[in-house]
Amino acid sequence: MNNNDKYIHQDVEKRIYSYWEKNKLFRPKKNKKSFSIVIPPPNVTGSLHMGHALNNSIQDLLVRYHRMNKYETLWQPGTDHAGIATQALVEKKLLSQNINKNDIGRKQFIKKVWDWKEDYGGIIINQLKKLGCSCDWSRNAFTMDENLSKSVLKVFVELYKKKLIYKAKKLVNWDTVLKTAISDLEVDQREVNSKLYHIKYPIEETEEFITIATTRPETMLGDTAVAVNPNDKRYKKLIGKNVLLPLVGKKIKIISDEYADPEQGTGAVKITPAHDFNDYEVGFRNKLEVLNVFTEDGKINENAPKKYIGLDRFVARKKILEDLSNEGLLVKEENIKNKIPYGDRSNSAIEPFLTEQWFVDAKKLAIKAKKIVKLKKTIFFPENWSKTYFQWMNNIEPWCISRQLWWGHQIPAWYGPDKKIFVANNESEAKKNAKKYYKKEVELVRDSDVLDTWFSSGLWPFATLGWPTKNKYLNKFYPTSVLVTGFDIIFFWVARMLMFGMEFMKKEPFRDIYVHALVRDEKGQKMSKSKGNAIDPLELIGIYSADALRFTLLSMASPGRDVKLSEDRVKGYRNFLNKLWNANNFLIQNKCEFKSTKKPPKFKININKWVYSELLETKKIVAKNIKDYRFDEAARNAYQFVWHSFCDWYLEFSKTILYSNNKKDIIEIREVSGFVFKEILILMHPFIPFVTEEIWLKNKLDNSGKNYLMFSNWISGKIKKDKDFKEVEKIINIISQIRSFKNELNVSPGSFIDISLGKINKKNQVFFKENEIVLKRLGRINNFFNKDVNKPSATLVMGGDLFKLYFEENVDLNLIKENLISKQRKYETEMGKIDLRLKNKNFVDRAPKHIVDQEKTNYNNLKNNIRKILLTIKSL
RNA sequence: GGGAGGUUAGCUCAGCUGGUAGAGCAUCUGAUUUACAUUCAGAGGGCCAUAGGUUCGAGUCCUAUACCUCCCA
Repeated sequence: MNNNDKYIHQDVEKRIYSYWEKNKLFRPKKNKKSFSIVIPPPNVTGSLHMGHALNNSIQDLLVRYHRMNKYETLWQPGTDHAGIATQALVEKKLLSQNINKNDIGRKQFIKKVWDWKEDYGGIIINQLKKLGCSCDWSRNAFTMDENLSKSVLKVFVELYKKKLIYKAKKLVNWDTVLKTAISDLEVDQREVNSKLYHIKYPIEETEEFITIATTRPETMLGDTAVAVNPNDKRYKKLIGKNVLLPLVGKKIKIISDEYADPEQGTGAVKITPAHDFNDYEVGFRNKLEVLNVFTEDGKINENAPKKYIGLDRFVARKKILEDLSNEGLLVKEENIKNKIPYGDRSNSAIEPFLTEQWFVDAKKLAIKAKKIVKLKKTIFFPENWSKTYFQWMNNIEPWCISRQLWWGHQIPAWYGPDKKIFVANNESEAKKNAKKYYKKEVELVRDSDVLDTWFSSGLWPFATLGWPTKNKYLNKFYPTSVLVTGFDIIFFWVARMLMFGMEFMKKEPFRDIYVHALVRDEKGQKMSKSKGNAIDPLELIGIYSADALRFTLLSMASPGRDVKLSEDRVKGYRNFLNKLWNANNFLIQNKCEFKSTKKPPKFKININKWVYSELLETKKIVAKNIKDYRFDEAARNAYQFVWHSFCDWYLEFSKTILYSNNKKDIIEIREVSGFVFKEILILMHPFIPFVTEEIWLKNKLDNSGKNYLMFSNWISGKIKKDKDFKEVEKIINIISQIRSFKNELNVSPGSFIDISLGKINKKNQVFFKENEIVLKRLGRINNFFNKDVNKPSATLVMGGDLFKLYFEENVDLNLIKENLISKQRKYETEMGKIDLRLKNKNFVDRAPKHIVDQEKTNYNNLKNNIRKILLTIKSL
C-alpha cells in the first residue's frame, strides 16, 4: 500500500476549506424554506476553547444538514467588542510600551484599539474555520461596526423615549480595579474564609456598649446608624439612643429595623448605607445619611478621619482593627465562611458604590419576553431550562448598562449647562433639541460613559441582519431558527435578546433555544487556564483532525449532561475517519461506480436490498435525532451503520460476489456499493465535513462543480424489510453464532468447519443452499453435507434447528458437553422466570395480549431448544 | 435558604409513552498473504444510590433519604 492512500488530515483540511470558500458555498442559496442561526459572538480578544468547539460543532452540523436539505441557510457569524476585556488588554499592551492611555487621550486610545482589532481580532475567526465552520463570512459582523452601532443608538434613544432607560443615582457594583460599574450578573459570589469582628460601640451618656459584628470593619467610617430588631428584647431600651462611633467620634442613632436579625452575630448591626446594598435599603427606610468613605479605586476618601485618608481599603481594615484593639473596643474575632462579591473580569472584590448610572427597566421589558416562552413560540431544549429562565426573569432587577470605559458604544446623551439631558441619535439632533429647550445655542457635553457590551449583543439576531434598515435578509431570516448556546449565558445574553427582540421586532428572535452543556476534563473538572487542565481544541485538531474532534463532541452532547472530554474518545473517532477512508480505497480498488445520480440503481441481490434498507433507515433516524437535537444519538446511529453495517458486514458480504465470476452480480454490487457509499458521504458530511468532501472530490462526484456535496439532499424512501432483508439478518445471526461457538469450544477462529444439514427442515435447507457462498466465506465453512457423517461433531442450536458441526481440529467432547449444559441452565432459569409470570393469573388477565403471547412464544422456543440440547447431550 | 440536574458495566455515558438492561473505551482470549493494526472475531463484567409506594410488571412513574454538581440569594 502506498502513502497516497492514507488519509492525512493535515494535508486536506486547509485545501478543502479554501475550496468551500472559493466557491462561496457558505452563502445562502435560494430556496423556499429558510433556516438561520446567529452565532453566539465570541469575544474578539478570545481564542477558541473547548466550549466554543462544542457550541460551533453543533451549529455547523445543523447548518450543513439544513443547507443540504432544501433550506436557504444562513449562519450569521461575528464577534463582540468585549468592552472591558479589550480595553484592559490594549491598555496593558500600551503600558508595556510606556504609553498611558490618559496621556494619549480617548480618541487616540480608541484608534489604538481598532489597530489592535485589525491585527488580532481575526484570530478566533480563523480558529472557527479550522473547526470547519461554514458561516457566511462575507457577512461577518462586529458589535462596534457602523451598522450595529447605529442599531445600538436607535435602541437606546427609543428606550429612553419610552422611559425604559433612565439615569439614576444608586448603589451599583463597582470594580475598583477597572474603575467602572458592572452589572450584577458580572459579579461572582465566592465563598471565602473571613473573620467576623465583634466591635463595641459606646452608648452615649452611659458606660455601656452595644456590640456589633461585621466582616468589614473599614466601612464603619461610613456608619450612620446601628440597627436592632424591634422585637429583640435585649436592645429594646436602647432604641433611639445614640452611640459614639469609635475612631470617628461622631454620634449615630440606634434605630429599630426588621433587617437586624437577632439570631445573627450579636443581633445589632452597623448600618453603612453607602457601602452595602442591604444597609442602603435600611438607610432609605429610616432616612439615614448616606456617607461614602471610599474613592473610586477603593481607598479611603476625605469623608473619613484624616489618619485614614488615602489608605487602601484593606490596609485601612488592618489599621482600624489595630486602633480598635488599642482602645479596647475589639471584643473578638471569629473565623467564618462567607460570600464575597468578585468582579468576573478583574478578580477583585467588588464594592457597592454610590454613583449615577444608566439603567434599563428590565422588569417592563421582561413581560413580553416571558410571555413568548410561556406561549411556547420560543422553546428551550431541554425544556427544563425555561424554569431557570422564568426564575430569573421573575426576579429581574434594573440592568445597569453604563460603564466607565472608553472602548464601546458611547452613550448618546448630551448635557446642557444645567445638566439637563438630551438623548439623541447624534450631536446635531441633540443640539437641535437643546436649542428648542433653551431657546438659544448652548454648549453641550456628551456623556463619557459607554454601554455594557451585552447591550449590543442583545441586538445581535436582528442588528446583524441589517436592522433598522428594512431588507430581504431580515425578512427571510428573522426570527432565526435556533439559538445554540451554553446555559451560562441564558441570563447575560439569551434573556436580553428575547427582551430586545420582542420590543423592537415584535417577534421572538429564535424559535428554538438549544442549551448545551459545559465541556469538562475527563475527571469532570471545569476546564480553565489557571487550573492547567484546559485541553486546547486546536491541539486536538492538529493531532486527530477537526472531523474527529467534531464527531467526539457531537457524540457526547447528551442533553442535560456535562461533556467530559477524554483524548481517547477523539482518537477513537479518528479511527472512524480512517475506516471511512479505507472503505473508499476498497471500493476504488474493486472498480465500484461513483455516480452523482440521486436515483438508486436497480438491484435484486439480497445483501444489496439489506444495505439499502439499512441506509434508508439510518438516514431517517439520524434526521429525526437531528430534529430532536439528539446529536449524541444521531452520531451513534451514523457510526453504527457506517462501521458495522456497511464496512463489517456489507463489504465483507460483497467480497463473495466481487471475487466470483458472476459478471452480472459483480456489476450490481459495484453499482450499489458505490451508490450507498455516496449516500454515506452525504449522511456523514454535516458531522465530518472535511473527509467526506475530500472523498467526494476524489471520486469526482462533484461533476466539475455542478454537484456540490454541500448541497446534496439526503435520500429518503420507503424502507422495505422483505424476505430478502430478513434472510440477510439471518445470515448475520448464524455466522455470529458459529464464531461464538468456536470461541467457546476453544477452536481457533480461523479454522474451517463442515456443517451437516441432515436433520434440519426443508426451508432451512433451501436457505443454506441459496446463501451458500456467503455463509461459507464468512462462516469459514468448507462443506455442507446433506446427511450426517460419521465424524466427531458438535451440535449447535440455531433458530430452533440442530446443526452438526465438524471441526478440522480435535475438539474436547467434555467442553462441548459443558457448553451445552451451561446453555441448558441458562435457558432453564429464563424459562423459570417466564413460567412464574405465566402462572400469575393477574398477569395473564391484565397484561396486554401481545405481551402475554410473546411470553408464551418465548417459553416454547426455550423449551424446544432445551429438548434439542438434551437430545444432543445424549448422543455424545 | 430557594431552585435545577445527577447517581446504570472498571471508565464515559445511552436507555422514548413502564414489558427479558445497551454502546464506546478499557480488560482478557484469539486472528492475520485480504481496503483498513487507526484492523478483525469473540468473551467476561450490572441488587440500575438507598428505603418505601403505585402496578400483573419499575432502571423508567410517585414519596422520602443519602451523596455529588451547578445556579440564584
